[in-house]
Parts: sequence; structure tokens; C-alpha cells
Amino acid sequence: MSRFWRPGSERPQPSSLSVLEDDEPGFLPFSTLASNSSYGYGGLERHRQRLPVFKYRTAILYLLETHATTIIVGETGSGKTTQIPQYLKEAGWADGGRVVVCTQPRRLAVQTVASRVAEEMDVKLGEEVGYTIRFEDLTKSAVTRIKFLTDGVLLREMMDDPLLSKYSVVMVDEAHERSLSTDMLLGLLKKIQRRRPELRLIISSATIEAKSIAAFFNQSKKKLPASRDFGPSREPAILSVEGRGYDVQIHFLEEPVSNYLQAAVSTVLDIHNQEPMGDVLVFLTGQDDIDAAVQMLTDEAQNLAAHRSGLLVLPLYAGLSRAEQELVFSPTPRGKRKVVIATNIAETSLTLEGMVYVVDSGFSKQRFYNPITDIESLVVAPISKASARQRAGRAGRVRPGKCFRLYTEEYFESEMPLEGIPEMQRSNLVSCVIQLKALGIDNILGFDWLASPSPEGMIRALEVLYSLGILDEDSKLTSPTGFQVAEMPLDPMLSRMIISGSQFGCSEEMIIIAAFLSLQSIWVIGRGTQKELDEAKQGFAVAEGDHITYLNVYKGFLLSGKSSQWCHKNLINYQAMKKVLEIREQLHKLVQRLGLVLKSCGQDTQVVRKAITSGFFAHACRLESSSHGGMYKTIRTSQEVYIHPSSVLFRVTPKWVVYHSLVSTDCQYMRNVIAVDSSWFTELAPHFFQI
DNA sequence: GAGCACTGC
Repeated sequence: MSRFWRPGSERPQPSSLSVLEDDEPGFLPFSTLASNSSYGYGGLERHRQRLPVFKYRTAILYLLETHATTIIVGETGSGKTTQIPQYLKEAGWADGGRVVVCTQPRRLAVQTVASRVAEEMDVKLGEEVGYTIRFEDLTKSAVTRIKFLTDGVLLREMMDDPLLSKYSVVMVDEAHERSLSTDMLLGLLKKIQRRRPELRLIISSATIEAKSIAAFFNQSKKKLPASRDFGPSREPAILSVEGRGYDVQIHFLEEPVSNYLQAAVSTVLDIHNQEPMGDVLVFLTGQDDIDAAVQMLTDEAQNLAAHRSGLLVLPLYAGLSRAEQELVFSPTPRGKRKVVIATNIAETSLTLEGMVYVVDSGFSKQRFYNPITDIESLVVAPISKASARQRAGRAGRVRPGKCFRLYTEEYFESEMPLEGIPEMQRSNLVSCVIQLKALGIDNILGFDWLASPSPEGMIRALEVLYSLGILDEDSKLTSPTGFQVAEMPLDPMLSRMIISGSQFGCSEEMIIIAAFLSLQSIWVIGRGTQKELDEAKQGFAVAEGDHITYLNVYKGFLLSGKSSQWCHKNLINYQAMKKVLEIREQLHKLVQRLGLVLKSCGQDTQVVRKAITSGFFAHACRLESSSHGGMYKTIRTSQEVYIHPSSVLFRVTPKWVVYHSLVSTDCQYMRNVIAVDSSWFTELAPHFFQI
């Protein structure tokens, strides 16, 4: 532990953090949903009044009355998410058929918070208090007064009701996360505000982001129609609410380390040897790192076990099965110290109870998008101060904790960025652009963004949408194709593929394929050897490619009677297959509603591949050399790419292929590939393949 | 012959 500098009283302590209680969207995903009825008679009301936010009830209601926008800066644990919607209802904001609505970035949070609020109000979930997420609408339009939903669902709702006229107050929670949909939502809400002066916005954010959000919503200097002397102030109010939690002591490294993996492992061992009992949460970047660290610590733990209490080392990342993830939430056995080694999933999506020590590597994997090459890649990159703070806070939930940062204080102070780059500035923007177009926003470049995306990114998105026939020369949605694509909850290239499918008589096949491609992977990870998995996959494989292979999997699954045993036997993830059925079902209804022809082409795989090509012609590649492990070049940019070894076409190397996506590692790998005929390119997209 | 941070519609 000597390598860490302990901030003393003579130097300013960087942070002392407070963290969340069980009232926030706390995300103990597998247990809390059904089991939080531990309050006696009258206990719930007392519990509500003890929350830090309760002191601010009057202030919040006053600010809401007098300001169009109120920004609540809240440490987690303040109770803002569950309480503010109730205060609003109690104060009459949900009277007269109006509805108070609150958004969350994640589905699980929506469900957890809604059921908690329903319990506190002693009403049945789905009546006065309801929620909406994809595939699940637990609201009753005439009855529901408080409604929770994901911000993505609210964006979709705007397509039918652009001014969100049902809602009196929109509360955007966790706005500091700056997800793509939150940023879009905030931009659109600002627009709506100008048309609906009576609408109130509450935006909840962590400290750092609050200022830029406040500046964004400040409309006091703008000229507004004759409302100068009445109505709410156009200048946002900011209110800080303290959280509830324990102090976390921060330790930095005295010298930088080159190998954060090794440093993390030895820090855990130091903690184990020198610190009192208490569980440890380690933040690393990804599956590889985590598996390696788990292995190293497990080996060490075996050496230690002979003479002292042991370590229980567990990995946590999204790719693990539900059962494996659940292990992390089980109570630590007596006399053991639990060490959870996690990705960013433990920073935002899941909250682990009982952590006393946090080890922060200072890195995470982040997605970046290059609009010039049109390639997305995952890169290990330094985290922001905001993230570091969030990670540290995970140590103070049940008692005072400690956070060991595997970087120096100098680095933290002078080099670590204050906040992360908003997703808007590191993503492919096609979906974003088409949604704005569908909402009638024609001047996308002039849209009032919270963080402007790069002009290159915008131009690339417009080009792609134009080449797909979704936008016309005036950059307006085409009819009917553009409007149909906008209604589909998919990547526009997949939507385009489905529409072609309906023209070619294979829409049934297209929606199945689209459902498969919406998931990460349908194959079980971790069970059995790679060889077994390859053999299982080979049972469905066809020379036409991965998409057609998925159709075979789907047929097999249906023939088995949607059996989980069948999935198990074939090393297929049963949960993923259920998801495929759900998405297919949703798309099926949608395609019918849009008036597209629903038809199956039977065994004709050529027409299926043609329909796919009509959506993905921009991903066409030609085999350059079969000797160098099958090197391909993209037609559009002459990028060197290879078929991913997980593809059924890995050994086949057809002359012409179309891929669904690229993964960038040492080289560019094409994932989900079909073999095509080059004559289809000029037939299906002549404008794109002029030469 | 090798890989997948995390959400969401």
C-alpha cells in the first residue's frame, strides 16, 4: 500500500463522495423488483420524509411554478427519481387528465423505479403509476398519471405527438450520461418549449454537466412571442440536492504504472493483506483483461488459502450469462472477501451492494466512429473525472470506503478530461438523422444541439440515407420508403433491406434476419470448447453465408417447439432466441401496419441475398487474394478487410461478399457475411456503382 | 484461426 499517497489534511482532498440508497434506480436487477416491502405500517411515509430531497419539496415546486426549466443537481441517493414525480402529482401537475412523465436511459431502471413509486403510493403498477419500455406498455391512458419510460420510447412517442401534448412535466433523469437519445431528447424538448410555454422540464444531472445543460436551456435572451410579462422565467433554475452515502477516501499512485492489469492485481492483494474486511470492486476494460485478472487472483488466493481467509474472485461483464452475473450479487460467505472484477457495467447499469474498496484502472473501452472510413471501433481510452468520481462512489454505499486509483494525482488533476465525449460525437448518425427528419426537422445541420456532431459525420449520414433512397435530393424523407424506414426501430440499412424484401417476396425471411442481426450473438459463450461450438454452428451452416445460416437456426428452433433443451444441445443461447422471437413479432406487426407485403420465398435463398444486398450494397467487398488468408477490399473505400473466423464463410472466401458490420482489432474483420453476385450491385444500386 | 465496453427503439 505504500505506493499510494494518502491525501492528508494539509492538501485538498479531491473528493468526498456520497452515494445512493435503495430509492434510486439502483439496479439490483435480480432481486429487488419483487422484494422491497420491508416497511411497517406508516414506515413508507416516514422513509419518504427522511430522504434528502424531502427538504427541498417546497423549493422544487416553487421553482417549477416559476421556471420553464429546472435543473436538479443531485448526488445519487437523494431520492429525486422516486420522489419528485410524486411531489408533482401531489401539487396538481397531473390533474385534469395531464400526465407527469420521467425518462430513464435503461429499461431496468424504468421498471424498478416505477414499481417502487407504485408501492409508495399504494397503487397497482400499471394504473395510476405505469411504465413503457420496448415490448412492454404498462400504462392505461385514462388512468395513468405518473409514467416512467426510456428516453428512446419518448422519442418514438414524439412521432405521433410531436409536442408531447399529454404531458405537463417532462423529467429527464440521468442527463449527465449524455447518451445519443438523451441529447436528441433535450434538443427536441427545447424546441417544444418554445411552442408550449406551459410545459415544464426537470433535468436531473450530476454536478459537472449541469452548467452546460443550464446554458443550453437558457432562452431568456431570445426574442419570444408576447410572453414577456407573464409565464415562467426562461432562465433555468438550478437546485442542488445532497445525496446520502459515506465518505470515500481517495488514494492515488505515487508513480505511474505501465501495466494497469498487474497493478490492479497487486493492489487487490495489498488490500486483502492490509485492510479490514470488506468487498472489493475492480474496474478494468473488457473480457480479456477481466478473465486474466480473475485467473491471476484465483491462483494467488489458492496460495493464501492455507494460512488465512480466502478471496472469492468473480468476473462481471455483459457477455456473461445471467446465472454467471447473478453470482456477483449473492452474499459474501463468512470469512471471505469478495472481489468483483468488472467492466463499466458496474459504473452505470448495475449497483453492487456492500463494496468497501474500489480499484480504478482509469481506463474503459469506448466506441469511436470515423465518418471518413465509416468504421466504428472499440478502443481502450482514459476515463473522465466524472467517471472516476462515479467509480469511487461505488465504495461508499454501506460504510465509509476507500478508492485506489491506478494513476497519479498529477495525471488526474492536469490530464484527465473533465467529462467524456458525448455519444453524439462518436457515433454513426444515420438513425439520429432519420428520426429528426421524421419529426419534421429539415435543417439538421442547423439543429440546436447540446453537443454538435461533426459536419463530416452529418454529411456521411446524409449520403448513406440518400444512397438508400430514404432521403431525396432536397434531403427530405422519400415517400413511402423514407417514412416507412423512420417508423422501424432498426438501423436504416436493415429497414431498407426489409422493404426490399417485401418487394421481392421474402419479407418474412427479412424480418427474421433483421431480428438476429439486432443481437450481439446467439451462440453460447464459455460452455464447451471452441471446437464444439464450431461443430454446432456447422450443423446449420450453408455456403450462401451467415444470414441464411440464421434462417436455418430459426427453422430448427421452431421445429423443436421453441425448446430450451434444443438450444442447450446446439450451444445456442435460449434467452437470445426468445429475444429473436420478440423482435420478429414486433417487426411483423409493424410491417403489416405499414402496409408492406408479408410473404415468404420458401427455399429461394438468392432472392433473400438480393434483398439483403439492396440494404447493404455499401458494404460490398471483392476478394483480392486468397493466399493471404482471404484478403478482401471494400468497393467504396478500398479498405483491406477479412472475413471473421466466426463466419461460416471463413474458409469459403467467395469472390464477392456483402457484410453486415466490421470489427476492428488488429485488422478489420467482417462479421455476418453473405456471398453475392457482382451483377446484383448495378442492378440494385446503379447510382452507387456507376463505374 | 479469433473476438465482443454499454445502452436503446
